[in-house]
Amino acid sequence: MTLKIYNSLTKEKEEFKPVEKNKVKMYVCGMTVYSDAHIGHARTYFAFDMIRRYFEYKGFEVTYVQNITDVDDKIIAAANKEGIDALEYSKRYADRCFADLDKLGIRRADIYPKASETVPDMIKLTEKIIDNGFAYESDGDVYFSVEKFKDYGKLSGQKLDDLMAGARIDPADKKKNPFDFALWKKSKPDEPSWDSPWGAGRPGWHIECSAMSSKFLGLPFDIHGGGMDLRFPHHENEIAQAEAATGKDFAKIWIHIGLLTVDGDKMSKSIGNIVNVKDLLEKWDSEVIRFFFAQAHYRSPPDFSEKALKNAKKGLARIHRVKEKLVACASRKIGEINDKDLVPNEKNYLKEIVDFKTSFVSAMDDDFNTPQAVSIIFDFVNSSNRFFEKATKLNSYICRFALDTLLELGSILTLFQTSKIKNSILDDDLLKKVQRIADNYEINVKGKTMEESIDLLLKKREEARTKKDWGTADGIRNDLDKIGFEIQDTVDGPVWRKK
RNA sequence: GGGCGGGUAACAAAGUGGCUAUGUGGCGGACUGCAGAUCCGCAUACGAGGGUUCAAAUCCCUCUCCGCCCUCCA
Repeated sequence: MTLKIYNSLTKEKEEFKPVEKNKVKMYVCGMTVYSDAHIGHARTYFAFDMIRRYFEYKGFEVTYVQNITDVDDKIIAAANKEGIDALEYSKRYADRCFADLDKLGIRRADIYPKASETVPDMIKLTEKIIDNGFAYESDGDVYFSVEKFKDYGKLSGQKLDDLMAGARIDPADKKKNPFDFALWKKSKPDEPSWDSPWGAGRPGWHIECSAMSSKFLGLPFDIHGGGMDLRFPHHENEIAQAEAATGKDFAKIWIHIGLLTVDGDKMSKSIGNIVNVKDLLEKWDSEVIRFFFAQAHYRSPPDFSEKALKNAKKGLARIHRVKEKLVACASRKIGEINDKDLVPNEKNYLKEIVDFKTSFVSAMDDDFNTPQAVSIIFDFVNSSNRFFEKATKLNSYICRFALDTLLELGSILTLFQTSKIKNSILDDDLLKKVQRIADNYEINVKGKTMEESIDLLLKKREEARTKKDWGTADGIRNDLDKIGFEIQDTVDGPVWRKK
């Protein structure tokens, strides 16, 4: 089983061959921290988290570097407006963004270099580029000369001549070619600045990624990624800088994530449709959001909408119901059994589980095809339900095996993560609601836990049902449903789950 | 103008030469006091036109429509 990845550089799916055996070195362009994390950030970083997890699943040792752009025009402008230091301002938003992404259940990268702390490396890299004849100084600025780098455009497929034809760039006085870009910018008043061989100033945006990736990963490294929007000019420029400075190949594989739209529109400040992660988490469980992401391929542009999340939530509930059935069945104590003791239903189910795992892995091996992988999870769900439907007795060994497989595959898609941050305020609130319902039905639940209280309510409901008191029975069910508990009557009696 | 990627059933979204994708929704049936869950069955597809092939949603050509990038952007 070999892993194939679509490489934006070659525009082909390629078999993954690590630079260093059993290791994966990946660099992903991170956030410019001047406002809260939005759903687009979440989508991109979810995709790379999933990619990293899958590499780990395949047994690779992954080093994942993601930069933090904490010095930039927008940050400086916003900080000046508030009258505070730019770095203080960006620190604040970096903390907020990471807190939001943490809550979303996206694992952090291994290293988060900050632009402001990597300036000496950027200066060194810029000097090398000048020494190698690919850049020039112009009145305190330093520009990269795109004409000198013959491979310029190899990532985006753009030719310099074609770019010229469609150019809508003002002929910049300091540049030799309008597509030359700044490696170093002369400082202006009220800006953070650093000393350099070209006087006080600050680095250009593109140079930070070239400097940080080569500093922490070495050249060449395996994977460089980011949003689709960064392909040109940002990534094109990164390649030019790194290769001009070192003469080595930069990144082997380029991965670009399709940009998310909101209700069919591009997400932008001008439309005013930016969806913040923080706001989203008030209404939706993080797992629902992640599952929504997993249902679209990373290279496709998913369309975010309430409807799409509702859809994801319903599908996810199906998966959880099966998981809970398996947990219940697996926890029954039954000894080991011999293969010959299995009935056809059980044998068939075991075989299907093994097949699902194989299909799941080959879906993921094919350029991280999570939508297909999700469909296999649903095949698993359907098969499990059929198994339970036909089973005359339940075998805990089989359920354990099925459960382990489901948890293993699910974890690759970030499913079934137990929330580390227990929300005690919400839990207390829910217990009070349950207690209030119990009071209405004259059940004393003083000092009882939520689970015990619900069980008592369901016991009361069963009593009502035997008396054919449908009013009380349906009342209890509806009241619990309203506060978020799903009640189902089964042959084994009533069961409940949190929706 | 140049570059990149698309158009699949009601919606979302995989597949990419022959085999039911999948989810949500719809219809019918089973189960149930009812509901829900679950199972069984059904319907609705591959933008248009040509071509290659025994066979095309899938390969080739032409056309058409849409999105994104070329300015900061995940």
